[in-house]
Amino acid sequence: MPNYQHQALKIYNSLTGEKEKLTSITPGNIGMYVCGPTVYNKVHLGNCRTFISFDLVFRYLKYLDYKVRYVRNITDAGHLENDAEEGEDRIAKKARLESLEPMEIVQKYTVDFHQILATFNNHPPSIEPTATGHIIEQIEIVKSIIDKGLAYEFNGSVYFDVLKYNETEEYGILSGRKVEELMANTRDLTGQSEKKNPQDFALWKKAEPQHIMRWPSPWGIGFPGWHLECTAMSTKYLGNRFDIHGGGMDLKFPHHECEIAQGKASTGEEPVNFWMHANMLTLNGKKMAKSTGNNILPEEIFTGNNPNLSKAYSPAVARFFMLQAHYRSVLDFSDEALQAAEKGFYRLMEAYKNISQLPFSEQSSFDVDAFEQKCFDAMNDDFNSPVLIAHLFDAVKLINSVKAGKAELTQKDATKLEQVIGDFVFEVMGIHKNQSDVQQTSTGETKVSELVEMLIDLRNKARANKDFATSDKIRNQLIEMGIELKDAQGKTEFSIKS
RNA sequence: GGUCUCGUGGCCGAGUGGCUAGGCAGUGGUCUGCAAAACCAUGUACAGCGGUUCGAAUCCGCUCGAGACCUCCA
Repeated sequence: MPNYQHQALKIYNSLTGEKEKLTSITPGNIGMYVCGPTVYNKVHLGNCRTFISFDLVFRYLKYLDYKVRYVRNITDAGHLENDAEEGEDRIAKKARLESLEPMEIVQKYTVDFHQILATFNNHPPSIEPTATGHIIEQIEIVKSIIDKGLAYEFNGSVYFDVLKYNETEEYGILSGRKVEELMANTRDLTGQSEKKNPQDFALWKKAEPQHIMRWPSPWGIGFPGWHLECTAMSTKYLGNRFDIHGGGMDLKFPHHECEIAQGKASTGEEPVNFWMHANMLTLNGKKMAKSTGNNILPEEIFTGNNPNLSKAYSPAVARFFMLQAHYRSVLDFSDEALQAAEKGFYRLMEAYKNISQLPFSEQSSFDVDAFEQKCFDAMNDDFNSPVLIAHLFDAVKLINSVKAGKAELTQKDATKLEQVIGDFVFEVMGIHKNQSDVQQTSTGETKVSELVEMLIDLRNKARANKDFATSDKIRNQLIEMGIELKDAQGKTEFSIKS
């Protein structure tokens, strides 16, 4: 029997503001769309948090034995830097700054995006469509919205008529905004003369002569509006109505609001059952953002080359750090917090590694089945990874107690425990196994292990002779290299720390 | 200015009407040649002020503080 039939997953739905039991449209199948990045710059750690959050969702849904189709777009069409009529699109601007073709920019930063997410051990999505690959689909949607009378053309551009839409539907349903309030609070942007009303948003924009990314359309040469690509690609691959749509909190308004309006206007259907929004990663208490420069790059974490960092951290540690907070909470990044996460992480990994060497007993003083269900329960409660991690540390305590002879596990339970912890840590949380292994296993590292074993042997001989000067010298010099010796039950163990 | 969210012990961070969250750091102990690790023990925590309740960190109101969105952003 598939796991989803006996595990009741609840997801916080941004649309209703409540945790709701997940019921998929097609039994056993989930369609999930997540807004991807605009590839005009390197991804920063804040971007990564969102994609790691949805990777957790993707992984857990798969662990529940759902067949998941996960679609995440690449925005490679240039969009304007603000909602004004004039202006340069951000990809074209970056191309000018780097003296490259726009598509070279797109390629360069798409590759960067993939590499970084792979380093964090994210699964690739099932389909990763690009905006420029779906111009025809986008034009078709614009046509259908015009046919419904909910969009109008002006001077080669097409705008969505929010007021007209709001007569029969509710614009602002997702973000809790009212059109009247929006009208009253609109910032006075210049150059919005083409729109009937400031809330209207572009479905298609006329390309200025200097605009490099341009396509022919029934309304002339232009390019699609930013909100449109997600509607086009989500409906193409997941249908007019699908299960889950995710994205960063900052996309809730206006982007996702506009997607709902476009979807409803063109198909008449409510496009999404569950809206999920991942919260921001902050640095110095402020949202990380490319535009303000308040951000930190993943590679800076891995090298430690950033003024905010005292040392380098592995991708697995950074991922673990993020999963220690719930995806809907703001998480503040700091070196101190990362260090604390690292220590806990290695303690967890050390315990996991020790399970296979535990002494077995006739009876168990720990209910492994109940433990497994607690892990499921944590994840079933809106993907509560911090609670899952708290449970894992209960198991760490148990393992260490068994090792110390203060608790008992049968062989069967030890095997089961190893499987459960392994599943949740590596499959669900997506911790990269090789990065988490304190004692590395590659060839070079094996030689290191052999060398360390030899030194341990020498040291123990010195200790047996009460030559503590020699034994301490060996231990102290090894710790300086990051190799830590631990004397336990007459046997010396070691761990290599990065 | 408008809308919304949040304020938890030295730090990070769950929980959300009564039952120890967890991690890191600290303190005492066990073990050890000494360490380390591990185990055991250990914290006047829920921004402030009122209110509801037998009982509130948890619900309501106000005050203060922080953040997000309202313009491209994960």
